[in-house]
Amino acid sequence: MAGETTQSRRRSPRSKHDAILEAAIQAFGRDGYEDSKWADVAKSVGIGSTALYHYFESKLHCLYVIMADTLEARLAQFEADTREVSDYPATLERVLRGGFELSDQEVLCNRVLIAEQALLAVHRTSPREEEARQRARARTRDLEFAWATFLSRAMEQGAIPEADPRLLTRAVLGLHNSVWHWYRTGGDLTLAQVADFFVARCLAILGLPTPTPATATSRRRAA
Amino acid sequence: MAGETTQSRRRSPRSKHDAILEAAIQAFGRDGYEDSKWADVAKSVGIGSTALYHYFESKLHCLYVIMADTLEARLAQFEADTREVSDYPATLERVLRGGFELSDQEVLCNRVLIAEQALLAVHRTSPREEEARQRARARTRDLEFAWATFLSRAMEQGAIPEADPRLLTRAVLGLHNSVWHWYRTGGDLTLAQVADFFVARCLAILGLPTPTPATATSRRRAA
DNA sequence: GGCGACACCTGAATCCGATTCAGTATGCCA
DNA sequence: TGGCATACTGAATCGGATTCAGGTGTCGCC
Repeated sequence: MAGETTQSRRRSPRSKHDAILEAAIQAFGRDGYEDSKWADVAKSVGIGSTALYHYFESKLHCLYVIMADTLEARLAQFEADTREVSDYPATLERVLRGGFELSDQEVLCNRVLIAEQALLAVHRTSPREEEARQRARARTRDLEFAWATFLSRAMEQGAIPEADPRLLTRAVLGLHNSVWHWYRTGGDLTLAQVADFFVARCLAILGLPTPTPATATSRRRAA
Repeated sequence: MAGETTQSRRRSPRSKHDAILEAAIQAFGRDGYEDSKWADVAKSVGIGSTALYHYFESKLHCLYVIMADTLEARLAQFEADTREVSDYPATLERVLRGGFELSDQEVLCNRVLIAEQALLAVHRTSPREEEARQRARARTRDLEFAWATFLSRAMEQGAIPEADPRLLTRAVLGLHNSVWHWYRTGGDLTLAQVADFFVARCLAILGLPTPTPATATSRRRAA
């Protein structure tokens, strides 16, 4: 997710950009944004703390980049999972399940995104900081819009009951995201168990019967 | 909610304790914890910033108190709403709806609670700070436990389908809480509209049909 | 085969909020 | 009337993030 995205290309090979991002994800994900020290991120990458400012305008800027990248990846995933739709219920289940098929790193990204989303609300004055914030906000909107559009279409087809698509989107994403508030890799629950449960409940929100209890189609990834 | 709770009794009449709490709720709710300046809270109460330390050990301590008080109120509300149960589905709806019948101040408390819950995770060294943190965590657990117990009982009675009560609790509370991430008083949606929608979806998660579309029983409060 | 630009990095300040310190008023009760 | 708790203050201090003023290596290009 964040860390191997778009801008990685055409960056000098010795650039620590992605290493910093990765270290920051670890730190923010482990201790929370507020409690992690920016200087520690530098240390764990092996540079002095002032060198961080060569890559990011500020600690906050780095956080915004992580969030924006994460959202970008989620959006791309959503679009990939909904490219061709024959069967709406099946596609919905696929998309929802896709939201849980994540590497440990991606789980951390989601935790950071969800835990610190409040920081996206306040306007910033520094340019790159504000730019990254806007990008993250735009992606949030894009993702919500994509969901709402998709759900609208499903309603038109009669695949799910009529409802306000915006609110329904918020409900589904709200439930889905709530997982990252408490889920920890290595806890007593596996991500697969959580996914089974929450996918079913997301479908329930949409007004769909809880489905296919047997074979869960698995795909992609491991980092 | 926080601000008029238990400890208000037996505090000197000229104490600014509750005024600080209230100002902090406004500030943290408006700008987020990180972006609000502790000194501004002092200003808006009309005292110097060092006077804050007469009442709270730190800014964080104050936040924890707000969270713990809020959780305490929610727990009390839950208990009140589930004291006698004749009809599980009706009681569930009542409880869920109760979670939305809040004053503006209480809405802010919930926003703060949800937005900053990540800060509850990290251990603190200062005593009163850690004490308040523990209190908040304990109340969180209490609330989850109360819900899980209640849902278990509902399952026993056959009122709702069998499922892991812990996970089901997390799903219901997760969806319910997600509202405070985006709801703003004075937005285009009224709290009543949001409540109608989200109560229905919470019930759907529980496996209950979406109910009583007509008269929503309203109760209590306005601050 | 030298030079200019730029990516990358550093140690020593600085800045800004939160917090501590050392002490002053005020009320209240014995 | 003096003792003691509560309520408060201005002047430090502290701890992170951030800025400053450079320094080194590498690459492209003449």
